[in-house]
Amino acid sequence: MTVIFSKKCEYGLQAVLYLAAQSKGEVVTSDEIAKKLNIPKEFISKILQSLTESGIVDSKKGKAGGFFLAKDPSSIRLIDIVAAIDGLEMFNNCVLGFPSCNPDNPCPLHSKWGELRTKTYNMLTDETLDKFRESTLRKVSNL
Amino acid sequence: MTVIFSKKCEYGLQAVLYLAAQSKGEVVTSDEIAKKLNIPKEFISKILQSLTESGIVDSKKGKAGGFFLAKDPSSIRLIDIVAAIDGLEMFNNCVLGFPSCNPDNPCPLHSKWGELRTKTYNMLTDETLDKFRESTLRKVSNL
DNA sequence: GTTTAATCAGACAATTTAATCTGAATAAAT
DNA sequence: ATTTATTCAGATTAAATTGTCTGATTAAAC
Repeated sequence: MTVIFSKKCEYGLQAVLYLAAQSKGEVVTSDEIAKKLNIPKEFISKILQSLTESGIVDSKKGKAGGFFLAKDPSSIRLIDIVAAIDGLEMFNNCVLGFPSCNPDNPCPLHSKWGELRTKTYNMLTDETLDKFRESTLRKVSNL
Repeated sequence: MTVIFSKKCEYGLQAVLYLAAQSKGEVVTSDEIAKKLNIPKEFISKILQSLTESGIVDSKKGKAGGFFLAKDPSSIRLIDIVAAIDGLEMFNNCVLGFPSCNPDNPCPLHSKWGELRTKTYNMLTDETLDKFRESTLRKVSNL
């Protein structure tokens, strides 16, 4: 089991962080990302393609092609990547799996989990990619 | 996607909360649990069997048999059920999926997620089943 | 003892998620 | 133009999770 994101989303987040850590205008191949981050090549390729459709990354085809961020790192939030890959249902659904869990008909964990969920959401919303450049570089160089 | 637990774990938590909400000594069939909680009968049956092996619930075989808690509700914590079904890896693994993420080699979210993870863990550790009887009964009667 | 209603055990099927394969399209370099 | 290195598209496979089926075992009730 993963922690809270699907494997696809974990890989997507890693890859986007990697792109954000490059110097501006740099184009990176899916092959390089796959090798640096130990992600199956075709898998990360697919994920980056879908993030291209979502407008988060952009791509250059043909020789010397590759991927790069579609916008400035300071205007991409972690939640944008999560929303594009896993969707935001995890922030609406009941942690115990009860249908229609809401303040009027709460599950036993509703309010306690609600707080943590909000904090998690805020963490992913507050942080934009530009904040992660150094920490990403440091992490990637130690994989 | 589920929120943080597998479907199996969600069902297991629901079922154990349901058992805890019964009056002491009451035996409940997997059939009743399946109907009340809208869980596939054979699936919840399997889950309860595994929780029996884990020593969280106990069972009575044969006619008039069924399931009941193996210990006093006040000595069963939510984390015990999670540990028995999903395991505790989600509290050790990196939220971004990086291998060997630790304070000496942290991922960009390491400390921020660490706080939330600890709070989540504490929530599941602090709460014992006896605290949930009324809220469970209320929820189950509104499904 | 026979019937009945339950857990239990293990195989099986379906669905979802993760990963791979094949080849077409694209564009730079020669 | 040809070669080369890339994204892109779609099919396919593999693995994990979720859900179902069949029948054995158990024990209460008759």
